[in-house]
Amino acid sequence: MSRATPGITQTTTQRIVDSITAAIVERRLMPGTKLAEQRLADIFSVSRTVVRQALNQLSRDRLITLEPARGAFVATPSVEEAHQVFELRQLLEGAMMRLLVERITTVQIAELRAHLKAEQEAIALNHVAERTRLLAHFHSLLARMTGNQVLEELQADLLSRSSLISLMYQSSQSAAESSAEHKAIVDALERRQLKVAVELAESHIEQVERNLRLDPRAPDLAEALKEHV
Amino acid sequence: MSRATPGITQTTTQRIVDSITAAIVERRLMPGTKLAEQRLADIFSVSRTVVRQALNQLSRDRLITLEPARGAFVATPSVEEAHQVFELRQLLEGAMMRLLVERITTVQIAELRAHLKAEQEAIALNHVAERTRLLAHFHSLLARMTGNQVLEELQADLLSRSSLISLMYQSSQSAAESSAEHKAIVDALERRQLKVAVELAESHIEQVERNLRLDPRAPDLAEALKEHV
DNA sequence: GTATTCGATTCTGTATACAGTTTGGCGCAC
DNA sequence: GTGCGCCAAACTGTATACAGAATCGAATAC
Repeated sequence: MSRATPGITQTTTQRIVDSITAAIVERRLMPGTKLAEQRLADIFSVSRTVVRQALNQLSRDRLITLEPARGAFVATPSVEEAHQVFELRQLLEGAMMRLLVERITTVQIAELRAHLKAEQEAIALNHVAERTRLLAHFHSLLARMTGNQVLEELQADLLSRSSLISLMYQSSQSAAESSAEHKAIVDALERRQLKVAVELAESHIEQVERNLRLDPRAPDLAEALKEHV
Repeated sequence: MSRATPGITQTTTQRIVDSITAAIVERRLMPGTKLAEQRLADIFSVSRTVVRQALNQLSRDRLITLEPARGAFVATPSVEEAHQVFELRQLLEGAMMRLLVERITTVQIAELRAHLKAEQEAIALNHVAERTRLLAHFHSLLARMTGNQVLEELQADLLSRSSLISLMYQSSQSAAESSAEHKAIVDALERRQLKVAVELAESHIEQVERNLRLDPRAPDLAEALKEHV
């Protein structure tokens, strides 16, 4: 999931990073959870040294926050940060369309169509985890198909952050609707309709953000307290 | 220079990261130079533990590469990577113009004009180091003025990578020309001319890239050997 | 004179040890 | 009964120690 130094980096540290990343993205570790170094060291049967390296990487990815002398916690992205991530994604994916309309090959279009099929199957079968994974992976695919690896790595970062955000601010989005928007984007790409593709890509991200429960008036604390009145 | 965890992160590790980053960007450490852990530890009077943390961060920023069991080396970005970084910057800065045309305030315009003045002074006085710094900082300013911190951090990463790239593939660009292009961009922003601003921003990055000695046929080794014939 | 192999040295990767800080709870004062 | 302060346990930050890999040079074979 998380990018690594280009090449075959399957070091112990990376294994731990991937494991924790997966745990966060798959909601097994909730935002705010403390990640104590010794406990992780015991779990993975390594020393704290290695765990600390992994935690440092995760903190660079903004999946956890490191508080000095207090430890590591699963990140709790603010509403503001969430908005900024999606704003950036909107800019970026819009811009990606320009590259793709020029560069995308028929083979790649076919690959996207295969992906769309997989999406729709997962939706039909109600495989929630798989369908979530695929809906995100569509955006990875688009990035990869630009042939720009730097862009691809950036997109991977933004996607894991988005994933954390959407599990914090529970999304009310219909998967079917999302997949339909994906299909429309592929159609536009195939027909090399630049303006349409840009428009669709941008409004898709906007839609994703709009479907989050991002209530700017209610910080988490206040919302949590409301329950107890 | 290098971004840190948001807030007041002035830890020992960060101090070392900043120091090495500066050394690379200011050409005191040439690409390919080996960074031995113990030597750095002695220089900074810390243990290898801390140095290793710093090297890990630098490797995430792509300023150095970590080769397993071999150590850390100042990165030598390939021609391909250089192209990808600039392609991404082109997309991104073009997209930033859209935000800025809508959002930028008269105060911010004034700040940009002050910056332009500083640029031109450094050029007139032939302060090479300062002028290089300012020409890059212009792009930081633009990113900051979007008000999007995620975007700002991304831009900081791309700029340090660009810096490394332009010192590897020596640039033949005239500073005066660059500064003139900056001015044109500010003018367009002030007049809220979206299309003009996008056009200028993109062609500016294209220009920067075009002025690098990116010779796709000559890998570094061959070029280096030519000298000895 | 050139190439190859072996060994000593150096360096990285990981574990462990230690010091300083934070945290949570108990007791004491009010 | 409530609030404050102090102490012990737990945890983080850093240094050190140790094992294994890579590097470099010398010696040997051709």
